[in-house]
Amino acid sequence: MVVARHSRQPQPVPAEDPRDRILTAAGREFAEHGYDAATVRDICLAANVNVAAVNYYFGDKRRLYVESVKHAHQERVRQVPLPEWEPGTPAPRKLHDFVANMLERMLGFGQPPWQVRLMMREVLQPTEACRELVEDYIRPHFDLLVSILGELTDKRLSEPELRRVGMSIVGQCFLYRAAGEVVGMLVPQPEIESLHSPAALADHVTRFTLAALGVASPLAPAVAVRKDFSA
Amino acid sequence: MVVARHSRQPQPVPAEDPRDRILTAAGREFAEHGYDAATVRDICLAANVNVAAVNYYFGDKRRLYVESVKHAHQERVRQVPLPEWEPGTPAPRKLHDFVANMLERMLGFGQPPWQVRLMMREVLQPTEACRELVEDYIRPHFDLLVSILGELTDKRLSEPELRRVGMSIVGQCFLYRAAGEVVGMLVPQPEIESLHSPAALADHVTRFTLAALGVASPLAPAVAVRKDFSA
DNA sequence: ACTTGATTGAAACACATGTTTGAATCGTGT
DNA sequence: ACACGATTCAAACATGTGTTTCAATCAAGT
Repeated sequence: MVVARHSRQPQPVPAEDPRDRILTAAGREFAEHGYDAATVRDICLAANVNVAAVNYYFGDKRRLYVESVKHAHQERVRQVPLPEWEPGTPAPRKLHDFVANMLERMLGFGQPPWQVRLMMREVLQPTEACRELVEDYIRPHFDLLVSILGELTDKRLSEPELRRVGMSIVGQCFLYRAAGEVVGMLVPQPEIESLHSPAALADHVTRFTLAALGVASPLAPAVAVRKDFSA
Repeated sequence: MVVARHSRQPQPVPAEDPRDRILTAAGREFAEHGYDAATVRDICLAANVNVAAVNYYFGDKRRLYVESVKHAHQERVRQVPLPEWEPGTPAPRKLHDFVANMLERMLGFGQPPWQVRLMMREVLQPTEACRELVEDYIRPHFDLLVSILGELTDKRLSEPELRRVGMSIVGQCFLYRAAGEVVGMLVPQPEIESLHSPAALADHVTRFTLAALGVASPLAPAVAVRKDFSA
């Protein structure tokens, strides 16, 4: 579509040196519209900079994109550090904190910040910037999750199995981030606000996982099972 | 990027009447490259049709896109009907079949067909074609899943809770479809082939869910719980 | 003040792309 | 054979976009 691109009003980036202005303006535009649909002109307009500047500082659009992704996720790493716990914190508590943290990062505060949206694009449709993103940002988080699960199950599951369970957890959260609009169509609005808020979801995902692992009681204990084991 | 778009070799669509040729060629191109990056010239080249034909039959690119999405998912609905079971099939079996079916549809046969990729784009970044897609294709599947879960838990969970559990199931599958490349970076290759194949995943997701609901035994029964209840 | 290198600015360039045009061609009914 | 509407075609058009150019400007360093 070559049409009305001009209704957009990219909000200008304030001060700092031009290179950084371009970087954050580019991040915002790429996050919002994707690589192809974002235009160098809009980026420069938002950065309050001449079009030639992107060539001067970055060479071309492609390299600007890669740099802006790096810049964004470095920013993000600084903003949201890995959660830490004092020794002795029970593993289920750690899991809940981790899930809540991840959901807050993915969905939190109304609209998630543009950095997250930009990273999400890389996850959904990886480019050359993806590998670095995974190694620096995603893998540490995932490793932490796996270690929590290891602690939780206390050697009773193999590392590969723990990873698979980790994926089950991430997947549950990821759906709401990536397919949020469709979820909103499938679930009545009031239900979204009560049962699918970040906090409520964190409770649900944690509970679901703990129950599946056998660390907490099941969501809907089967009558037969109850009869077998309880008074 | 305005560069080397010409290395692409869109495979030509054979016979039928021109309108259908354009429709499927467009579906393929849109699925592969997305709306913006797909060009009507490439589409027409693949459809073996003059560029003016898209204007003649569809008006413009936008309307062609919408029609191609509809066409694709109608095709898909015809190809992969909802699973059905004869009365008396146990609910856990139904759940497993459903999950296996969904995963097969999402991941199956090496590369999933372009129809699925096109629909996935709508889910991740909805356009006007999305609502129809949800109502005609996604909601029936989701409703079926919820009804299986209802049967499985036998009135012990509310409808909203069932929907939330349904999302947990879909999310687990969805992750592999939407973020497959990142999953591949986080998990060693041989592990992917053994533990994350569609079939193995179907087993895992079903087991995980049944355990969480309390219909099957937990993945890693806690020692304390085992001591309390078993011999 | 002068020089020099870095940076900025307005304009131009090259070309890809959605769209339109108007003539040529085809198919069909008379 | 003719006519007429539907369809196809090559070419052109208008515009958006990444990139380049080159002169103007700025900021030290001497």
